[in-house]
Amino acid sequence: MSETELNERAQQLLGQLVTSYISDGQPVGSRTLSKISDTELSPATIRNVMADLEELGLIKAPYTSAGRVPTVQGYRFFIDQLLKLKPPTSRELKLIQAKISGHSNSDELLEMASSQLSAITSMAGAVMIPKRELTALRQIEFLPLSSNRILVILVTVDGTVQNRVITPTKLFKASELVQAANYLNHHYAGKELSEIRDHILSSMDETRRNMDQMMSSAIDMARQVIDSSYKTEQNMMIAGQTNLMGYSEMGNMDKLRQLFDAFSQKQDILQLFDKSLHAQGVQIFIGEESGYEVLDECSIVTSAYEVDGEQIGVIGVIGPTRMSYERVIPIVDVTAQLLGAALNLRR
Amino acid sequence: MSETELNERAQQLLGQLVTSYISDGQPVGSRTLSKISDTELSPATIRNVMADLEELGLIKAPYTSAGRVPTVQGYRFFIDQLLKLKPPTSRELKLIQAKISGHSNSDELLEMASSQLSAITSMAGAVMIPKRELTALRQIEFLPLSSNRILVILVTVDGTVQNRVITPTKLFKASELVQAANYLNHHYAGKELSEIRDHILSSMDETRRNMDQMMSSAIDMARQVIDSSYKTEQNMMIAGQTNLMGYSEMGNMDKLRQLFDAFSQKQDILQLFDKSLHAQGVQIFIGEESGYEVLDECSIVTSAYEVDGEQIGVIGVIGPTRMSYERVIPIVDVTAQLLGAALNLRR
DNA sequence: TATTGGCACTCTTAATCCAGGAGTGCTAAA
DNA sequence: TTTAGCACTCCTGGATTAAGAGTGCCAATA
Repeated sequence: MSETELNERAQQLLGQLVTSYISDGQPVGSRTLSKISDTELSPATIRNVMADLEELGLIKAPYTSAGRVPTVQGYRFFIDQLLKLKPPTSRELKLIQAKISGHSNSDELLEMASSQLSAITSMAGAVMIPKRELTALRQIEFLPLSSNRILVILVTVDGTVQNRVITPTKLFKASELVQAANYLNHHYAGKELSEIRDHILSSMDETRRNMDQMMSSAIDMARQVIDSSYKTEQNMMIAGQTNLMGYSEMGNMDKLRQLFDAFSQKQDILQLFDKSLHAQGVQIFIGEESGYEVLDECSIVTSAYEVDGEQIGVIGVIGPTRMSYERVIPIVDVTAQLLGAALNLRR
Repeated sequence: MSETELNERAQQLLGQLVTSYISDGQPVGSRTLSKISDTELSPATIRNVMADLEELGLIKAPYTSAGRVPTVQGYRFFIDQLLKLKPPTSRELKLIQAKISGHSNSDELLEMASSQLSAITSMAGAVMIPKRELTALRQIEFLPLSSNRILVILVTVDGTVQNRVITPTKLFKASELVQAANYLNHHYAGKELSEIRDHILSSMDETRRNMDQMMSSAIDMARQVIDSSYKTEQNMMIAGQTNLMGYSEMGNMDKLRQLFDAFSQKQDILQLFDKSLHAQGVQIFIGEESGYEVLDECSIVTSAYEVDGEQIGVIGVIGPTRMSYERVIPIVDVTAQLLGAALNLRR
């Protein structure tokens, strides 16, 4: 058995080892594995197999003579080759459905998805907020706040409202603001934000020569708001962080603190989620695979959700490496689908 | 020395004991106290005094023969009678000033105040978001989203924008919505939200008889939005929670989890902050004084901030009982003042 | 040739013990 | 009233130990 191939039996034992470790959290030894396993093998035989698995880097012993624990590669093999997914129970489905439907505001919708993910899995749930550029403009309004400050309100077709105070270079009369808003609404309503932005940028010279300075300056304000909407677009919400405090493998306070800090920074998690934005189906990052040191004792299960046939955001769950993948993966999957469907209705 | 009065010397020693415990976190014994103290007293004498202080319930020994630690009553006496406040350093002042000025949006302002409090004190910072009812309406707008859903946008004089989707009982034409908005803006712009709400409610019968049904229904929408703004009004933001993970007295993961849960619920903390809304100056809740079990190893230092002569919100910090009150109290105090001043400018 | 029992060995864990130290309360002396 | 002395308590950290779990290897077995 010196080949690098894994025969049937070894695979089966690996699967049982991982399953056992996931459910108990204890390193599993040859004796227990022999009891669990259907195959009637003696501990001694199993020891041989385990030695092979260790040599292949799929499992390792935390110390000289404890049982074995899956390595990242071990989890990876388990998930890719051995895992039998367990569809969500109808009770779980109902919970998700109930929370997701009946919320008109799309931000609320996302929040519900996230908190529901965390509640069902007992881990941390997260959603990446959709890229705004992919949503179309419904209406833009200018409201004067004071002589030199203007509140710009941007309503998109998905019902979200963004607002921003701008200090324009030029002073506007109230009537000019109405006029500018009318112009912009007339020309751009129904167009996607990215499209509008591109158009504004490209039409700089050409069209503006034919415009009075007032209008040109108004268009510039619109661009500013869309740009700032780009910047804040990439955001996320995380729910149920405290669930992670219940896991013994998160006992290290320092490490946990760094993790929580990463949650409030959002930066890194966001980048990670972004990788799943254009991927098909459920993505899984096990331990170090994520590439972020704070996450190296966690696994992240993500899935993009799509609206109008386009993947516009990502949801996911963050928990200890030792999580019940068979349950979590389908839950994330179905939640992404339901969320996408719900968002579609709001268009 | 069996009287219940505290003589000068005992008070001084209590003060030094508390100070020492706050800075070191170690129970302080007669020997160390004798060294620290200016008064040239032998440990034996100090032991007698400490015995008295213990009898009065101001200090206690964590176990039979360790040093003494202040009780809640001890801290209370210390803060009320002995504490010499340390004004913020000019560096700290500058930090607060810098963060608070230069943020137009009042929500951003609050967030900055909270995060700055947490950064300077290395504890958790919190702000209660102002009661909206106390701010005046600038403008209201209705935007049709679909045939039966209307987006209502409420702009208040402080520059905040609230929006809400409403499903009205009656179908409106676009022109009717404009008409309704004009009416409301004309009658109510500049009035406080609470006033508007009261007026709408009281004028129910009287005025409406003279209105067409359309307008009456529009006014009803306005009321709905103001009402919902009331509900969400009582909210808060908390920054720097993870700072608390650095304190050894927060080592108990279960307890800490409950605390963090309380932070995300916000419920309890909010109620506590609310108590300070109508109080003068800085309020301090030591340990169990707060009345919430999760907070019984924490102290909370709060101060209301005022806009236009009225106290509309509360800021504060949450940290271990053993905190540097002499530093924290002035910092909270001055931040509240600066925040109030900054908000005043935005009116 | 693959499987198994046996066995010595390693390493963790929990319990126990022990010495040192810190601090107290009390008593008697200054 | 203050202080020194002293016996006593209790925590802490380190060392030791026994039990237990599990391994790797070897020789016997089917």
